[in-house]
Order: sequence, then structure tokens, then C-alpha cells
Amino acid sequence: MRVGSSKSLPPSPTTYYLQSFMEQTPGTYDFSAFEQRWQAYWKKNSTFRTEPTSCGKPKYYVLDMFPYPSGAGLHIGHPEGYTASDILGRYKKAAGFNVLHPMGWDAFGLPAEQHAIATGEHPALQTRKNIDNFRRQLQMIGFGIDWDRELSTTDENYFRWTQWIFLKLFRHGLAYVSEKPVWFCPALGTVLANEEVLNTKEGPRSERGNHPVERRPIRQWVLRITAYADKLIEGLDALDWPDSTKRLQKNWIGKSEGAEVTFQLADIANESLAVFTTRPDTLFGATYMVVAPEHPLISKLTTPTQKAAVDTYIATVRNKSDLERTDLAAKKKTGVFTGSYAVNPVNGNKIPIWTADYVLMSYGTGAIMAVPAHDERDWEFAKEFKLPIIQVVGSKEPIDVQEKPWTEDGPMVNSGAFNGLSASETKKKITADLAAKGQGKLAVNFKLRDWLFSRQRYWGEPFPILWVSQSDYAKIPADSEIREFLPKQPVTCQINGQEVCAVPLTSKQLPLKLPEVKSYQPSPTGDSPLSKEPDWTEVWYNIADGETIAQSKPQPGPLWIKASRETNTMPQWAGSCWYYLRYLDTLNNKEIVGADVLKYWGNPDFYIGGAEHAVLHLLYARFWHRFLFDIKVLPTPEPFQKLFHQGLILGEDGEKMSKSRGNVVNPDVIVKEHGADALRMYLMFLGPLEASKPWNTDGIAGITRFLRRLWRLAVDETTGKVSSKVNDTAAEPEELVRELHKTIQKVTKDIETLQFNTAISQMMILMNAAEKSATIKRATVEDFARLAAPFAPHVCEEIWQRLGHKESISTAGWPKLDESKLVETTVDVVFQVNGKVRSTTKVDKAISKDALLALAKADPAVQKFIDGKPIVKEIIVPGKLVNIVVAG
RNA sequence: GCCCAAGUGGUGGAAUGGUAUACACAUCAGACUUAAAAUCUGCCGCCGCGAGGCUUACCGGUUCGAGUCCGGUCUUGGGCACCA
Repeated sequence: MRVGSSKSLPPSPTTYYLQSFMEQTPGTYDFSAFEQRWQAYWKKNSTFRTEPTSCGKPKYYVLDMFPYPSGAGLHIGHPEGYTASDILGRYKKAAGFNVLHPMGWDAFGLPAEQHAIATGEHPALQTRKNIDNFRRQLQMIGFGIDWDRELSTTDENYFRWTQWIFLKLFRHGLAYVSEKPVWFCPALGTVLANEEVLNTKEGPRSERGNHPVERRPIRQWVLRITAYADKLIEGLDALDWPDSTKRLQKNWIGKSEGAEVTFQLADIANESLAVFTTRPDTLFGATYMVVAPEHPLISKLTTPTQKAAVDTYIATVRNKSDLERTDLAAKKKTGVFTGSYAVNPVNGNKIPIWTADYVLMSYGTGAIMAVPAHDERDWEFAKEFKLPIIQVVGSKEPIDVQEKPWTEDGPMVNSGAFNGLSASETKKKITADLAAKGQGKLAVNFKLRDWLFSRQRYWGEPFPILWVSQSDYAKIPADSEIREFLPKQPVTCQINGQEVCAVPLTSKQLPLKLPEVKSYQPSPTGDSPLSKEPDWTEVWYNIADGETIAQSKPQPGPLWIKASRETNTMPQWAGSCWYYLRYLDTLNNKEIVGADVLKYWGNPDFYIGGAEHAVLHLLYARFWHRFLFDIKVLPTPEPFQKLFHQGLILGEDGEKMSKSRGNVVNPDVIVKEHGADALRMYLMFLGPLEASKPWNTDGIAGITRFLRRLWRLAVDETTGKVSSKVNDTAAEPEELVRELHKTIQKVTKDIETLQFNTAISQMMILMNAAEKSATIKRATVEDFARLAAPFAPHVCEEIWQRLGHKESISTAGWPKLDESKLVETTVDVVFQVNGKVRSTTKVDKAISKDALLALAKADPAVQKFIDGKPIVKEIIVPGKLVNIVVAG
């Protein structure tokens, strides 16, 4: 660190003093010099390059959620998780594992595209700059990453496999096109997945940017994730994940079991109305039915006298903004009678059919049987429209269902032959009875919706799909190479009034690259910027081998048909769905991942990232992984066996860090002022890894002091040689030896369980003990350095070298615990009277219970409280305490 | 409304049912220094001169003994939200 180095100005008195005091000696703790030196050393020697699968060592794959390389650079939250995984990785390496700790970039995405729209600069350029900056920042913090395996989702050799997986999904009927209304964000100019839309007080908003979103019918690619709903729930059980995340996914998938019941219509023959219910037991209490305003039968159900009212209602609902429709404050139920009646299959009662927007077309059958006595929503509606409320489930205490719905279980009442039975028995019996009559069956429903997979953007993976006419589709030869990915059922949709069919490229034609475009601006109608590039979109397509050539050229031959490319691109989640696989084999041009490396490395042993991805990335990635397992590409059904979420680092004010609050902590500044080691260790010392905790720049002083004390323990600050305190022949106090082994034990265990804050505390305790001792053995200092190295690798490398070692400390192994050194001959025992501590005494560990009790009774501080009182009970816990219980 | 997590000194936090407040930060006092920085030492939950009493959001329970287990309340944070 140079101060006052300006040549043009004479040194001021202040800089003169600073210069004299900051003068470099060979022993100066000059973190910025040695941090840079060791980072260069690791790079030059590929210290953290993963060893080949043939190395004979057990593998350990530690994975960070890779970052989106934003223009803002690294956030302080990034190095929190990355330091945790780095400590684990460095520890495992020391413990003899072949460690894979890779890093990459989730680099497709909207911010780069918005920057492109604003500046005209190609998003790839901006992305490259951002990646370079992120890499620089990560290297500045000294992460032990195998940079040879760096990847970006925007690399052609990466996204060709993203496209390949999509084509596999397409081939297996799991990708289709839908024109149902979807969330569209005018500000972002694109549609969003359900998972990307937040319900806020102001109404539905985009997760990114908090812009208002609205429902629009736009043609979309959709992935049939619902086909995996059951597997995605079941798979959770065996995973070592935070319970909260498992629960979140479970709730998001939202499995509910019940029955589908078919109601005959009283006045319309050949039509029936199916409903989904989780409470078939309450069927006798169904007093009306409700169909969603969008229900396909609505016009048939509506009688002429009700037509005007129903039409008006449907129009009102349609014109209702999503804001109004989801406004929970104005929860008052609305609806209109259709004029039709249904017949209750259990008792033949005629019940009216209403339409109301509290019934959603997107769930179940879009119609319900309403049991107001036992459902809050139905109860509110019945009260609003004065419909009958009939109790069919009883309770222990008398209740009045006219006052309030009863949603608990109880014996059946008013239910004919079922009276007196429990609700659960009745459920089974009624469903079985209905099934026998062909009027019902067991049914399962999920809240999970299919995954909206296309975006009207430029900066994403293009779909390797083209649209052709139905008649051309029929010409595809039986032995065509495009059958590699052709689905059994054609995927069709309407484009410009034409019925068209989707055809795939083949593996040979991947990757399908993005064309250069004149403008990145999406159209307000929801068309991608790619749609404005006819040279790219309009092609001749060879139905024998999938080759394409621009339509501006003459038709090359009879097998070539007119085709237009899909112009949507994939969402950002696509690339992050499988990147953990590609790290195993980044350079493989033939396969997504080679079988041999896959066999050795398998899945990540440890995966760390923010809890904000609990339902998005982590659900999508599980879906893809499970699919690839089902089609035998992968040997395991689940990608991430052990998952951990680091907590948020809050600003110094305890609020979430944000530019607008002005409480953002910049890692560059911290590293410059305090060093990478101090940043890493302090992030880990702040508190439990999983907890959200405020940053406090003042606190870093404690870590800096610790690191400098560690330095001074080993190195003489003036000479730079090994400290004269380090002495191989002098004896060490027993307490220091014991503390060292206690520290080996605790740091090892705490790293394994990710309790880095307490590991650091223990090292500080060891430091306090080491400084009290007049001399310290070289072996002790070496063990100390090896324990601290995963946390503060730079200073420990420097110490290791000054102690005379030639190799990196990362190759020096892990200190061995000698349990015999932990044994203590004397222990502190507590004497209590009536559970209150009255005295503590040092005793021999082997002391008998009787002797210990006698000691307690003889203690004057104890006697004072038991004197003259009858002893009721004596509890003796050897090595811990004596508790004497007295009466009075 | 439903589901979940968390409430411990001035601050971040520690504690297999067994000495609550480890380890740090900050403040204060002292040593070194012409001085400052750095470094080192000490004090540091509340009340009390003391003996001692009280204290882990609040109320109750189990236990010889509860921050820890059980029941209830409050507060904060997160998720879901007309999912039949």
C-alpha cells in the first residue's frame, strides 16, 4: 500500500507521518500485496483445477447458484454464499477429496436487452463486459474455483444443449402451444410465467421491475410441468433441503384429492356438469352450483329470461381489471343466476346453477357444487344472494350454520343413509356409490399450472422450431431425420388465420443462433424483435434432414417446403435448469454430458443459493432433471440432494439493501480497505449462514485484528522471518494443546454443518490461548494456519510459505485430531440449591458421586442455604453439577 | 384469512434440558506515545453500598432444573391467497 506517492506535490506533514509509519518492512501485514500475489499464484498453478476422474480420490461437487452478471457488479450477498461454498470446497480438498467448485453465468435475460434497446449496443457485448467484471470481482475475493470449467448460458456450445433438451421435451409431447390468456407486461414488452408475477397491494406486478401486468390471449409455448406434479411432490421427501423450501414447493404444486361428481341437468338432455370437490361427503348440503363466467357451457345453461343479466355479468367480469378481480379488500361476492337447474345425484333435488367470478375456469372443471354450510366462500355467496344453507356435518358443540360456516369434521346429519357416519367414511362411500352409478370418480387436482416457456424477447435461446402448413407437414417422409424430435401428435396453432404445424430442427443443426437485428425493441402487440427479420424467419425447410435456407433464395428442390421460424425465445430459467450438468463436461461437443464423467461426479453434493429461487429455478430444474431421468439421459431422478439457502445481508440500517435506500455495501470497497480475507471471514462471522443479518462495517475491525494477530503469531513484523515465539523445543502449556485440539474438533464439525460463525469464535479462543503462551510450537502454528486457510486463504498461504513450505497450503491436508489431547483431569462443577447456582468448584473428573455430594454440602456458600432445612432431594450429575433441594 | 420461521445485553450473536450472555463490535478507563494511529490491559445485562435479588417478547404448564420441551398471547419477517 503506497501513500503520498504523488510526485508533483511536496509531501505534506500528514503524508510524511503516514509514510514513516506505513513504511514497508519484510514483515508488514500488507494484505493487498499478498492477496494479489496468491491469486496470481493460484491462477498460474491452476491450484483449484479439478483432478481427472481417474485420480482415485472420492469426489465432492460443491455448487453455487450461478449469478446473473448484472451491470451493477457483485452484490455483497453473492460473496456470502460463495464464501460458504468455498470454505466447504477448500476444506474438502484438504480432507482428501477431488473437489469440483465451478462458476458460470446465467447471462441471457432482460437487463442486457433493455440496455441494448437504450443504447443500440449488442446485448452480447454488454454481457461480455459484465461477465469480465464479475469474474474480476470473484477472483479478487480469492475463491478456489476451477475457472477452466467456466460457462455461460449464452455460449453457443452451451445453449445448443438447452435447445436439445427443449426438443426432447417437444418430442415427448411435453411442449405445446396455447393461446389462453397469459400475463403480459406492457412495460417489459413480454409475457411472464405465473411464477414471475407477484400479487401486490397495487394488483399483479412483474417480479422484475414491479410493473403492472395484465391478462392477454397471446400464442405461447408451454411446458407440461403438470404431468410431473406428482413426481415433483414425491421426490421432495428424500431430499436434504430446508423444510420451508420443501413446503413452499409442495404448496405451490398444491395437490388436492377429492372427487369429480357429475350433475345431470334438469332441463337439458345430453349435457351434464362435472365439478371437482374435496368434500364429496357434503353432497347432501349442496344447495346450488356455480360455473365460472368463462365456462364453455355457460351459453347453453343460460335461459332466455336470464340471458341479458348473464351477458352483462360476463362482460363486466371480462372488463374487470385483474386489479379489481383479485382485490381482496372488496371481497363481496358477485354472480348471476343462469336460469338452469341441476339434479343432485344423491337425493334428486333440483338446485339452481349460478355463474360467479369466485369460481376460476383454470382450476378443476371450472364449476363447483356449493355447500354454504361448510365452505366459507359458498357461505358468503349464499348470504349475499339468500340461498339456502343446509347443515350436513355435525359438531360436538351446537352450532348455527346460518351464522357462520362449519368447516371442521363431525358426524353426518341430514344425509339420509349416511347420518352418523364420520366425514371421512362418508367421503369414501359417497364417491364409491357415485362411481357405481357412473356419476363420479376419485379425482386429484393441482394448483400448479403448465410452465409458460416463451418470451417476446431477443436476448434468449431461440426455439429450434419452424412452422409449416398442414399439407406440407403430411409430406414428411417416414425415414426423415427430423423424426429424431418429431412428436407423435403434431403441435399445431393458428398463425395469421392459418392452421400451422411445428417441425423441429435436428441435432445436426444445433445450435440455432440468434440473428443480428436492426432493433431490439419488442412490438407493443407482443411480437418478438426476431419477427422483424424476414431473412432469418422465412426459410426453405428440408423435410428429409431439417436443413434450412433463406426463402430469398430459390427453392432448392422438391423436398424443401416453406417454413417460418418460431420468433419467441426461451425464458431465462431455461439455461439455469441444467447448468450443473454441463460443468462436468463443458467442452463436450457430442453429448450434453459424457457418461463416464457423469458416473464419477453425479449430482452436486452441496448446492447453495438464495431462498428466492425456492419455487422458480429449483422447481423447473427438478422438472427437467426428472424428465431427463425418465428418458434415460440421467441416472438419478433428483438434481440437488443437499440444498442450503444463505440469509440476506441487510444494509447497516437493517433494511434490505437497495440503491434507493442508499445502504448498498460494495465488495470492491471492502476488499480495497480491509482485504479479501477480512471480507470473507467477516461475512461468515456475522451470524448463522441461513439467517438474514445486517451488515455493520465497524464490526470488520474484530476480524482484521484476528487476522493480524494470526500473522504476528507466525511472522516477526520487522524481519518478516518466523516469529521468535515459534519454538520447536520449548514445551507448550497443556491448556494450549487442549485448546488446539478442541479447535480442530470444533472447526471440522462446524464446517461440515455450515456453522462458520462459531468455527471462527473457536479460532479466536485459540488465538487468545496462543498469545498467553510465551512460546508456541511450529506444528501448532501450522495446524492453526491450516484450520484458518479455508476462511482466510491468502494470509494463511503467506504464513505457510514464511514457515518454509514450498507448496500451497491447500495441498497441506487437514490437521489431525488427537482425542487423547482433549481429556481433562479436572472439571468445574456447579453446586446448586433449589436449582440456583450457589458455588462452583474445580474437582477431579473421576470423583465419586458421594464425594462430590459431600463436597457440595461442605461448601460454605451451599451450607448457608441448606442450613437447618430438611433435604428433600439430591441430584448429582457427574462432571456437571450437584443440586440439593430443600424444603421451606 | 391460511402455512411457516424468529424474538437473548447498547449492537452482531453463543449456549447436547444442567454456570444464560461464549466470541466479537461499540462505549468507557488505563499502559505505550510529544501527539495521533496501531498495539496491549481492564470494566462492560438490570436493581442493590453489600448480602443478595431480577433477567432470554409476554402469560401459564412439565421438571430437582427451561432460552431450550408443552399450551396460549403479542410482535416482526417470509410464503400463499376466492385453488372448491
